[in-house]
Amino acid sequence: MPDFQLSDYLKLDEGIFDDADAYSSQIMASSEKGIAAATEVSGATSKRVTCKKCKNGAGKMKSDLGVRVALRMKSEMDVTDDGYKWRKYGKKSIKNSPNPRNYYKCSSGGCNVKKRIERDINDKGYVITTYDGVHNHDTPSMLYYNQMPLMAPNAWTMQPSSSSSST
DNA sequence: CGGATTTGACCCGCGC
DNA sequence: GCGCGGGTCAAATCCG
Repeated sequence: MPDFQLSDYLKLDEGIFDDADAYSSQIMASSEKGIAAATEVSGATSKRVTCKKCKNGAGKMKSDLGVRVALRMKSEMDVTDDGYKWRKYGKKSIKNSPNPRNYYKCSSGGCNVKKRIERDINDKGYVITTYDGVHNHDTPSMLYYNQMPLMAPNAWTMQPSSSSSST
């Protein structure tokens, strides 16, 4: 597994995180609370209606799944596996990007989280992983992170302290 | 055999 | 009304 680092953090949801300037590892810890509150999302288990709600939640889609976060990780491979199990359910070529966009969905039970992976158009070698929603279950590798109770289950990339020795 | 993956088709909103 | 763009699902296929 290459050294994917959180190079940039894009916040697509401007409602959960009020501290827009507090973009740091703590954001995750804090976000978890927001996520937990947003975890009330349940009902998206429909089939084709997904597209329906798509337009329905055009202005409030954020509240649909709960949280939407985009992270840009340095990876030229699709090692974007954060410990969860994702099932690729679609591929789409984006006009704005010469690279295809991959759509993944959490294959865990009761988990309707979606992940969108797109290669960066400006920084090839980087991939923009956009997470839609939040996992309502523990990470399959949750036990692996059991050593960091302070860290949220989705704090995979949040380790700025470790990269401090890079310089 | 089971599960996951792949590619195309379909759908829907928007713009022109 | 049609075309475009984006997103999702579905059937077939392949791999383990």
